[in-house]
Amino acid sequence: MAQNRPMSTPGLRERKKARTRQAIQEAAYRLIKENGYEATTVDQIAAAAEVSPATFFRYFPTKEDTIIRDEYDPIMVESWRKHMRDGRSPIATARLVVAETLGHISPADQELFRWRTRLMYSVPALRARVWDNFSQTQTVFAELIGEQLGLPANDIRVLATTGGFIGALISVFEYWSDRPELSVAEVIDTTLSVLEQGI
Amino acid sequence: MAQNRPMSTPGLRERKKARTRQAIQEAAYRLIKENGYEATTVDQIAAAAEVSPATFFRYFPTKEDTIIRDEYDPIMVESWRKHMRDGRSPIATARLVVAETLGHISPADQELFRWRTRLMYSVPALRARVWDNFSQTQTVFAELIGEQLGLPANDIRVLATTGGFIGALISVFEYWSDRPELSVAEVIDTTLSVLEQGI
DNA sequence: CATGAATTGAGAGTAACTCTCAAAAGAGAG
DNA sequence: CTCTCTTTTGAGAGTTACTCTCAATTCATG
Repeated sequence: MAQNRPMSTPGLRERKKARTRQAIQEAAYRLIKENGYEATTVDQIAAAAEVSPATFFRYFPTKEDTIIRDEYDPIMVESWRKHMRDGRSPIATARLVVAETLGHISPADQELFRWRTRLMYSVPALRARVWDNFSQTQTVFAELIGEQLGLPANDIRVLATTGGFIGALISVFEYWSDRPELSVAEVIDTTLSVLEQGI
Repeated sequence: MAQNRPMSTPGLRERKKARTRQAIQEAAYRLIKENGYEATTVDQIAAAAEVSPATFFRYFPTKEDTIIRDEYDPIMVESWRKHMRDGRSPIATARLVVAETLGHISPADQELFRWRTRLMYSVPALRARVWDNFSQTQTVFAELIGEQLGLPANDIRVLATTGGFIGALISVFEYWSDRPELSVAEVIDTTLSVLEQGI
């Protein structure tokens, strides 16, 4: 029973795991930046992070996950959950969530985020996972939109709406990833306006 | 110069290629129906079709393509191109295209189509390719919608709109694939109505 | 039928995973 | 501190999708 331990010191074992994970993550970023995604092998990443290939897969289920995974998604979902019953429209809620989360990321992290996003759209293996990645948040959207329309979350009209939402976001993120002069907030703002007034 | 030959008899070589392709396709369908997608190996399919594994890959770039590829997409694109300047709204054009193409497929082919679609949404490797598959038609959508809005096809508002379109279709096809009592036309119809009145 | 071009099979190679098992290392009890 | 119990790790073998090369076969054509 190792449950009763202060949050501040998660124990040596946990700290080591966190360090290993980060070592792998950073090795992946570095090698992929240097040599490209496809030219970088899992074995190389593992070697650079000083773990065995087997251990790599204990931390990242696939090579793709080193690029695809980020900390923003769960934060945005949480923010959405927090605000979805404030009485705002879905569009207004979305605006708020983006401002609250993607709004204040440090410039360095923004750069990293853009690089990762560009990779995601340009490397076939990563591009393949874009829909799945975005659509994991579909359920949360569906809840709110279903409520507002007075329909169950798996009603076809709700699905069409949330699917449309997500599709628009995917397209527009690709647009953003190739245009350094644009901020995420700007792009999402435009998108939401378009969706607001109908297709 | 083997170009000058009547359309009716494409030469032995071409006929043989067509037969080989179909043999592989059918072997793939059969084995995957029997044992499931992941449990079926390319080697098994090749053996069943009586070709070498190398030849399999000469006809299908990946195992996924045996399920994902179909003849409807290019037909729909062609139909879209034919009707897009008839003066109809994008929604009306879409309705027409669906009616004209997916409308009259034989019952047997409809069943096959539904089975393939269900597979595409349930097998991760196939699901991963759904967005890419649908979004190949995004460019054709974008042309018409850009024209109607008086915007270039790569304007962000056009992208948001077409992306929304495609996302809605993806979501709604999954819904359809699990409900044998619904026809494609019905489902698309509902979807288009939703999109028409805005999100 | 002879010659050139396309198609095929065989075989070796690569890279992303998966599984198993034994060694190593932290956690907790006494 | 030491003895267990549990978790984490590395090593190694195995599977599968896919790629490349090369020589043999097969069709097309003059």
